[in-house]
Order: sequence, then structure tokens, then C-alpha cells
Amino acid sequence: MDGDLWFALLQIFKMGGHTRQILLGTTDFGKMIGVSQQTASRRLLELAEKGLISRELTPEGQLIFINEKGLELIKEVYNTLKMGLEGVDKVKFLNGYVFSGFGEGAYYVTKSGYREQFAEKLGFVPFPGTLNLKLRSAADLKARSDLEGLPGITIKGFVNSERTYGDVKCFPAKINDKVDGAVLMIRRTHYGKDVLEIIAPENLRKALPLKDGDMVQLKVHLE
Amino acid sequence: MDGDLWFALLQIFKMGGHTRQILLGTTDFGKMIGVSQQTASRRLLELAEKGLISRELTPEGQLIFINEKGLELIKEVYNTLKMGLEGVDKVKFLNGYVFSGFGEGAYYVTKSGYREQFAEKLGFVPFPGTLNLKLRSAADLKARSDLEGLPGITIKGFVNSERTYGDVKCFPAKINDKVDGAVLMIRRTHYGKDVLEIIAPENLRKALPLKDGDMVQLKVHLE
DNA sequence: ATTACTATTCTACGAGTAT
DNA sequence: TATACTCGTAGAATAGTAA
Repeated sequence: MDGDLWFALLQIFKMGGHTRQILLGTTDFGKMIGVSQQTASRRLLELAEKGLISRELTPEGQLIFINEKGLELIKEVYNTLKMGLEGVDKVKFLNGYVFSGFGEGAYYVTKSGYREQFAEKLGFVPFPGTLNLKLRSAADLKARSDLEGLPGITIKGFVNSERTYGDVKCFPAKINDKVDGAVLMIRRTHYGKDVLEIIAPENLRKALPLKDGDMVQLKVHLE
Repeated sequence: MDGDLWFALLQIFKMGGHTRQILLGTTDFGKMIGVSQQTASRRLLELAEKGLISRELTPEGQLIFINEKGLELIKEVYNTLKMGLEGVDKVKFLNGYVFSGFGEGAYYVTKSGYREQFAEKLGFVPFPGTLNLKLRSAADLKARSDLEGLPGITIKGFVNSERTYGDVKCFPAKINDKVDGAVLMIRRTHYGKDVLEIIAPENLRKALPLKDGDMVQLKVHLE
């Protein structure tokens, strides 16, 4: 999605194009968005081509209506803004950089005693492996330590014939604004305070895709 | 405000740049918004130049934070979307075209018996004159007739030594997304169903500015 | 490593105009 | 009147590279 197209769509929205057909001449529309008649015409064509609006040509201009797909796009931005502005206490943002680690989390994530709880409490069966993220900035380290002080979702430990497994705390999180997964907060870990382990229903390295050194953004839900 | 700059700002917002400093390399940022490292660098410089973000260069990248002005911009869009999406029953959109008419509304608007009520019930003293708008599309005509069936704000009629003055109904409205005014619904009028009269605290032809034939968008508040 | 300058490429804008 | 085509050009994007 291009920025200028978004602005054109927003302008139509401002006129109520999601509630009714608007009679819109390209010259008038051009004035509104600060471009020529020709460019305004092109914008409307592009919006129509992308399936964001429907057009109907008439002798007096064109009847424009924002259709389902266009409204989806608008709602998506709206939800992003709403979450960010009004959910300040419900969400925490983090950036990390992919690296290859020992994968302690992967060990936990494969134990059936944990797996069933993940499925139940997070709503997905985790891919048998974790994505290791290294935190670099002071703000990210602080955010991570803030998480330690919050309840989150507790995956209870258990005992089997071999040994005792401790509790694991986790937080649902959106990875790169695309995949729903979770941040694992394993109590004792080899890693220091600058590392985070991520689980998801799929292999994130393949799905996004990611490789060592790539930046990853997390939106952590504190609930 | 340019569309691409807005998208860059939105991307930073998605990472939580309004809640904390983000460590952001231009290469990574470029990947996110789909441009080269050089263009990403320029975007951040432009955002900083416009006073929308603050930057702090470090050897590992730049620490980015959305400042007051940038957040204002984001909130503005948020409010637009919120109003349009969640205030469907509270707001009606209309388009009209400026024309020079007989100005019957202007006559009413100068009578002190009405003027005082306008000031009290609408919160502004109307400029002594109305803006006449002609409606062209079927959707606009329907919207206008919808208004006739709604209560709105009633400006009571009165009697003076000369004659009796009837009630006037009006609705608060935002004109061209800029000026707060109102739509006048005079009961008996010379005009047909395709005309709307607008009042505002200032001369709209001068303030916006407008001339005959210009398109005007109205956001009418139904309350 | 970074950021960001300069040079070059190329996209996208608007003038002119056909329909 | 509309919309939207072609086309010359300006400005934006990237490549290369310096700091």
C-alpha cells in the first residue's frame, strides 16, 4: 500500500464515502488532495484497480463508494491507532534482533506437559523451536524487565519420572505485526537479561522469513 | 503532509515509538516501509525536520521517538477514523456546490430574535449571510431529506410588531473539515429540495475561500 | 557498523489534448 | 462538460561511496 493512495482513500472516507456514493469530479478531488486533475483521475483509477473503491462514471462526474476491501484497510489502520493510543497499559512494544542460540526454550516447548497448556492458554500449538532475540537498546531492556514484574500467563510446571519442571510465564505477542505468538519468560535461563525467546504456531524463520541479524518487532499483550 | 511521510510515521508508531525511544537502523527501517536504506534515511530526516520525531544518533543506529507534534498528527487521523466508523448514527455526510441565491436564510440570520438563540444553542454568532449549496447526487438529496425527519436543534420563532416568525431547525456541521457552522432547515423556502443553506461564525466565501461552483463537503452532526 | 552525501536512474507528475 | 490518454520533464529513489 502506497502512502499517497492511502491519503486519497482517507479523503474519500472524510467525505463519508463509506456510507454512501459520492459524486466526485476529478478536478474537485484533485484540489482536495493537492494534485492536478490528471493525477486525481489516476488516483481514483488506482484505488479502483486495487479493489478499494467502486466507481460509476456519469456525465457530471463519478460516483465513488468505498467498498469492503477499502473499509478493511481503513479499519486496520484504525485498530492500530486505537490499540496504540488507548491500550497504553495493555501493550508493550519491543525490538529484538534474531540470533542462533542454545534453544533452551525449544526444549521446554516440546515437553508434552507444557505443550498442552500452551494450546489451551494461548490458543495454538507451538512450533517445536523458539526464536531467539537479542535486545540492544536501553528502552528494550527496560521493557523486558517490566515484563518480569507482570503476571502474564503462567504455564504450570510438572513432574515426570525423570525430573521436576518449573513454571513458565508467557505473554501473547504479535510478531512483526503479522504472526500471533508469545514471549516466553523462562525463570532460570542460560541467557542474560538481553535475550527474549519467542514461540509461535509456525516456524518464524521460515514464515516471515527471518535470518540471523534481522530486526523483529514485538507487540506484547499484557492483559 | 505527504502520504509517504505519514506511512513512515505510522510505521514508527506501530513499533511503539510514541511510548519509548526505538533503536532504529535505516536499513531495517527501509525494509519495513519498502524502500532503500538511503530513502529511509531521508524519511527520518524529513520527519525530524518537520518536528514530528526526535532523533539521537548512536553507533548502533538512531534512537527515534515520536514527539508531541507527531502524536498530534496521529491523533487527528485517529479521531477522523473514530468519528467516521463509530459515529455512523451521529453524523451524516453531504456534498454541495456553491451558488449565489436569494439569501432568504440571510434575512433570518440577521433578526435579533433568532441571533440570540443561535449564539446560545450553537455556540456562535452567525455571520450575517448564508452560504447556498446546491445538491447534485441522489445520495445527497436523500441525506437532505433524512435531515428533515430528524429533530435537530430548534430555533424558536417569535412575534414582533411587524409579523410572526416561524421556527427554524438546524444541525451543527463541519464545513470542509475546517470550520464549525450549521445547516439551516427553514420550513418554507423559495428553494427546492436540492438546496442547503449554511451559516457559520465567519464569512465562508472569504474564510475558506469559496466561489460559485466550488465543491463543499459537510459533516452534519445529528446528535 | 552506522548515516547520508553525490551522481545517476527512473518514476510519477502535470500540460496538452483526444474522446 | 466530464475522464483519461501521451509525453516531456521535475523530483524522488537508488547506487555508489565518503565520513
